[in-house]
Amino acid sequence: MRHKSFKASLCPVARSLDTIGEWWSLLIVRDALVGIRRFSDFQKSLRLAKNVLSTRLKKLVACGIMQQVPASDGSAYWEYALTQKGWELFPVIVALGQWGGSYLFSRGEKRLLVLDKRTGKPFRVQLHNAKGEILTANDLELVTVTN
Amino acid sequence: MRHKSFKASLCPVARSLDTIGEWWSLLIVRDALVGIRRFSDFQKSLRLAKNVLSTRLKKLVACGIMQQVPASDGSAYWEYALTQKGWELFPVIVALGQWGGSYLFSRGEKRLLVLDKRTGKPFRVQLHNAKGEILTANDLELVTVTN
DNA sequence: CCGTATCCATTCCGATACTG
DNA sequence: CAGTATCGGAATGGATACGG
Repeated sequence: MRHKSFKASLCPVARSLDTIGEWWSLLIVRDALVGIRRFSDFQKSLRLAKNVLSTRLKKLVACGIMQQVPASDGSAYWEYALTQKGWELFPVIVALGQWGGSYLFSRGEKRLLVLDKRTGKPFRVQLHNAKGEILTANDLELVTVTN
Repeated sequence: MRHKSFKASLCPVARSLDTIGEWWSLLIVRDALVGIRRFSDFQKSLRLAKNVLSTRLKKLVACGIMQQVPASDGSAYWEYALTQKGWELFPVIVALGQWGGSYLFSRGEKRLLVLDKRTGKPFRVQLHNAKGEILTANDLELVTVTN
């Protein structure tokens, strides 16, 4: 057992990490978000071992984040596309990128950035309450609810 | 080497994961966000081995996400508090929780939820462009910039 | 109460060889 | 190109014992 499972945790954050917290998983999703679909392209982009990529893709498919679709070029292989559940990881990726971009790069270092296609400006991820007001971590309260 | 390091990656997401992608790290931050500060309280909440907690806290302190402060009860020990850098992981946590809450709980299951203290309603994390318009994953474009 | 040190089983990753 | 199979080394996480 690598670590205790969080599958039964009441905390959605813990369950999320249990599902996509493994090394590579979110990076595969990131690549998929920017259009990568083929096995070899993931491998080239991420430079991870093929067996590991294979395992991760299978797991992502199994938990409904990605799906296999017939290759668009007519070849006999699969392509891997995000499902709706996978696309909705976009805010997670952007939040991670925003934080990393702020704190993990030195001046003068190059970095990748995701931009709004139309305006050419960066995305920002922000927290809102139901009224659309922007909130900070000081405004939070923790409760238990039932679905 | 458990996996390749992303420390030198151009991608902020990869660097973020390199920093806080280990098991437990983000859950420790989550606990800290809701007010946990003491070693034993982290341990009780997370039920992880003490040596692992110790290692993680050290690493979080080393990379500037948490800081040790003298215990508020006058005892000889430390408490662990988030730095600004740590607080700014809040959107990451909320995004993960939002996704997990949407997709990883069955009907009737209890789950934890973070609410806006004043309104008692849930937070939401959303993506905006510079004009404040809400965006989706279809609007993205990838570029390289220099700090 | 707050950790550190040690030990062990697990498993995880990367490399490589191989198949269709 | 798209994987699968196998292997060895490394590192991790949990348990536990110990010490301040």
